[in-house]
Amino acid sequence: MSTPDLPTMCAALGDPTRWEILTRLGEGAMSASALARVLPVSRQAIGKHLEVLREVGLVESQQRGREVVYLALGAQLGALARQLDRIGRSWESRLLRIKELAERPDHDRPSGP
Amino acid sequence: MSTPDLPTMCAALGDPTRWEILTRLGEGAMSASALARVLPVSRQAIGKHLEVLREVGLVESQQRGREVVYLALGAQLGALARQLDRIGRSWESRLLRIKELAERPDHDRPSGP
DNA sequence: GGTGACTGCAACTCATGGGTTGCACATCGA
DNA sequence: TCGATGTGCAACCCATGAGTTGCAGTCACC
Repeated sequence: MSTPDLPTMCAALGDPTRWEILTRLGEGAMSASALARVLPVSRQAIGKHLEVLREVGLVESQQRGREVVYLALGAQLGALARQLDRIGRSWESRLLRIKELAERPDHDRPSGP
Repeated sequence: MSTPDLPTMCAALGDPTRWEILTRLGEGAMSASALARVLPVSRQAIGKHLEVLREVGLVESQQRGREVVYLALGAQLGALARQLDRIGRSWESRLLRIKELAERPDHDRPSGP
């Protein structure tokens, strides 16, 4: 499947309705019709959202009898979390270096790392 | 400011141009004009993106001389990462429970290994 | 003091995406 | 077998957002 890139992944998570869907699917597998019964949008809209979520690996579909049920997968979310954490830390550490440099008492500038 | 909700935060991160901007600002503080010089979009477009990023706490602005420079903040990104990780883990653990339950052999359900 | 560079605001275009309705087809159950 | 339920596909509406151009106001610097 290969992990989708960060913007795509985040865009998939950038819609409130999709979070509603994900929250329900995190509690238990459901079909598109079942979701449409509890959410204030049509089954077709749900279907489109599920397709988006499936493309980025956040949900998985299973044929169960005549209906197709979906369930939320935590793996991709965990992978995304790790990426974001790594990036955030790098920004923070850079910020810290800048601050240290700025607060250094006086002259004494090292000519290079 | 208080942390914005998940969909809003993810939506802010759901645009490729904004990631371009964030990447640059992660390497060093820059002004909107400076960003517009290295990215293939106008300064005004950059400005809008920066406003979005500022609203969710991903960048910070500083008046530096006559220009306004922006820099990337890792704190919000880290907070988001922790939230996503927590949610992902809960989904995973639930999935594991379901699987265990399904594989339990003691019911008269001969679902083979 | 004039000139160039940076910022801020406003109006506008245009594509994308979220949502809808409608219909055709499959499948389960009484 | 027939009705009810679930899915798939297509066309369509429309609001939002990404991007643009244009102009006015400031500030630094020669």
